[in-house]
Amino acid sequence: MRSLTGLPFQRTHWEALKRIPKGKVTTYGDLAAYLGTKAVRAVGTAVGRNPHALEVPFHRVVRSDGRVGSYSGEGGVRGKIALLASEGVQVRRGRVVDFPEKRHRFV
DNA sequence: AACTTGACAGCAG
DNA sequence: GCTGCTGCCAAGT
Repeated sequence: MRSLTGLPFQRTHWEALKRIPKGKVTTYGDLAAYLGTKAVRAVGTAVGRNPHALEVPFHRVVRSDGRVGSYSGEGGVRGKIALLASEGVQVRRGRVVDFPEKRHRFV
Protein backbone atom coordinates (compact mmCIF):
# COMPACT_ATOMS: atom_id res chain seq x y z
CA MET A 1 0.00 0.00 0.00
CA ARG A 2 1.01 3.56 -0.47
CA SER A 3 1.38 5.52 2.67
CA LEU A 4 -0.17 8.76 3.75
CA THR A 5 1.98 11.04 1.67
CA GLY A 6 1.88 8.82 -1.37
CA LEU A 7 5.54 7.98 -0.92
CA PRO A 8 6.54 4.34 -0.69
CA PHE A 9 6.12 2.99 2.80
CA GLN A 10 9.85 2.55 3.04
CA ARG A 11 10.38 6.29 2.79
CA THR A 12 7.59 7.88 4.81
CA HIS A 13 8.72 6.68 8.18
CA TRP A 14 12.10 8.30 7.64
CA GLU A 15 10.44 11.67 8.04
CA ALA A 16 8.94 10.53 11.33
CA LEU A 17 12.35 9.33 12.46
CA LYS A 18 13.80 12.79 12.02
CA ARG A 19 11.33 14.09 14.61
CA ILE A 20 12.83 11.98 17.36
CA PRO A 21 14.82 14.31 19.65
CA LYS A 22 18.41 13.44 20.41
CA GLY A 23 18.72 11.35 23.52
CA LYS A 24 15.37 9.68 22.91
CA VAL A 25 14.33 6.49 21.16
CA THR A 26 11.18 5.03 19.69
CA THR A 27 9.87 1.57 18.92
CA TYR A 28 8.93 -0.06 15.65
CA GLY A 29 5.43 -0.46 17.03
CA ASP A 30 5.03 3.22 17.88
CA LEU A 31 6.41 4.17 14.53
CA ALA A 32 3.98 1.89 12.74
CA ALA A 33 1.10 3.22 14.82
CA TYR A 34 2.08 6.78 14.05
CA LEU A 35 2.05 5.99 10.35
CA GLY A 36 -1.38 4.46 10.74
CA THR A 37 -0.40 0.87 10.06
CA LYS A 38 0.09 -2.39 11.91
CA ALA A 39 2.93 -3.41 9.69
CA VAL A 40 5.58 -3.34 12.38
CA ARG A 41 7.51 -5.99 10.52
CA ALA A 42 7.32 -4.05 7.30
CA VAL A 43 8.69 -1.06 9.19
CA GLY A 44 11.60 -3.09 10.41
CA THR A 45 12.27 -4.33 6.90
CA ALA A 46 12.10 -0.82 5.49
CA VAL A 47 14.42 0.63 8.10
CA GLY A 48 16.88 -2.20 7.65
CA ARG A 49 17.12 -1.67 3.91
CA ASN A 50 17.37 2.11 4.04
CA PRO A 51 20.26 3.68 2.09
CA HIS A 52 20.47 6.87 4.17
CA ALA A 53 21.62 5.60 7.55
CA LEU A 54 23.70 8.72 8.02
CA GLU A 55 20.91 11.17 7.22
CA VAL A 56 18.27 9.68 9.42
CA PRO A 57 18.70 8.58 13.06
CA PHE A 58 17.73 4.98 12.46
CA HIS A 59 19.76 3.96 15.48
CA ARG A 60 17.09 5.56 17.67
CA VAL A 61 14.64 2.82 16.84
CA VAL A 62 14.51 -0.03 19.33
CA ARG A 63 12.17 -2.90 20.16
CA SER A 64 9.01 -2.55 22.23
CA ASP A 65 10.55 -4.33 25.22
CA GLY A 66 13.50 -1.96 25.40
CA ARG A 67 15.99 -4.18 23.62
CA VAL A 68 18.08 -2.52 20.90
CA GLY A 69 17.12 -5.08 18.29
CA SER A 70 19.60 -5.21 15.44
CA TYR A 71 21.59 -2.87 13.23
CA SER A 72 22.91 -3.00 9.68
CA GLY A 73 25.39 -0.13 9.98
CA GLU A 74 29.01 -0.12 11.07
CA GLY A 75 29.70 -2.27 14.10
CA GLY A 76 26.29 -3.88 13.96
CA VAL A 77 24.37 -3.81 17.24
CA ARG A 78 27.56 -2.73 18.99
CA GLY A 79 27.79 0.36 16.81
CA LYS A 80 24.15 1.13 17.42
CA ILE A 81 24.68 1.00 21.16
CA ALA A 82 27.73 3.23 20.85
CA LEU A 83 25.75 5.83 18.91
CA LEU A 84 22.93 5.80 21.45
CA ALA A 85 25.43 6.12 24.28
CA SER A 86 26.97 9.18 22.63
CA GLU A 87 23.51 10.75 22.64
CA GLY A 88 22.85 10.07 26.27
CA VAL A 89 20.93 6.83 25.93
CA GLN A 90 22.64 4.16 27.98
CA VAL A 91 22.35 0.51 27.12
CA ARG A 92 23.01 -2.37 29.47
CA ARG A 93 23.09 -5.99 28.34
CA GLY A 94 21.27 -5.10 25.13
CA ARG A 95 18.50 -3.17 26.85
CA VAL A 96 17.88 0.58 27.05
CA VAL A 97 18.24 1.90 30.59
CA ASP A 98 15.04 3.61 31.80
CA PHE A 99 13.42 2.74 28.52
CA PRO A 100 9.96 4.22 29.38
CA GLU A 101 11.67 7.55 30.04
CA LYS A 102 13.82 7.58 26.93
CA ARG A 103 10.94 6.51 24.75
CA HIS A 104 9.65 9.31 22.52
CA ARG A 105 5.94 9.66 21.83
CA PHE A 106 4.85 10.97 18.46
CA VAL A 107 2.27 13.71 18.55
C1' DA B 1 0.86 -13.29 -9.81
C1' DA B 2 3.15 -16.25 -6.04
C1' DC B 3 6.68 -17.26 -2.72
C1' DT B 4 10.20 -15.84 0.46
C1' DT B 5 12.38 -12.65 3.61
C1' DG B 6 12.67 -9.64 7.62
C1' DA B 7 16.34 -3.75 12.22
C1' DC B 8 9.04 -6.84 15.04
C1' DA B 9 5.16 -7.68 18.71
C1' DG B 10 2.67 -10.54 21.80
C1' DC B 11 1.52 -14.72 24.10
C1' DA B 12 2.45 -19.49 25.76
C1' DG B 13 5.48 -22.80 28.10
C1' DG C 1 13.67 -14.14 33.10
C1' DC C 2 14.34 -16.74 28.69
C1' DT C 3 13.29 -19.54 24.57
C1' DG C 4 10.00 -20.62 21.03
C1' DC C 5 5.74 -20.19 17.96
C1' DT C 6 2.36 -17.39 15.57
C1' DG C 7 0.44 -13.23 13.30
C1' DC C 8 1.18 -9.07 10.97
C1' DC C 9 2.42 -6.29 6.30
C1' DA C 10 5.39 -4.43 2.67
C1' DA C 11 9.36 -5.29 -0.59
C1' DG C 12 12.20 -7.92 -3.30
C1' DT C 13 12.98 -11.95 -6.34
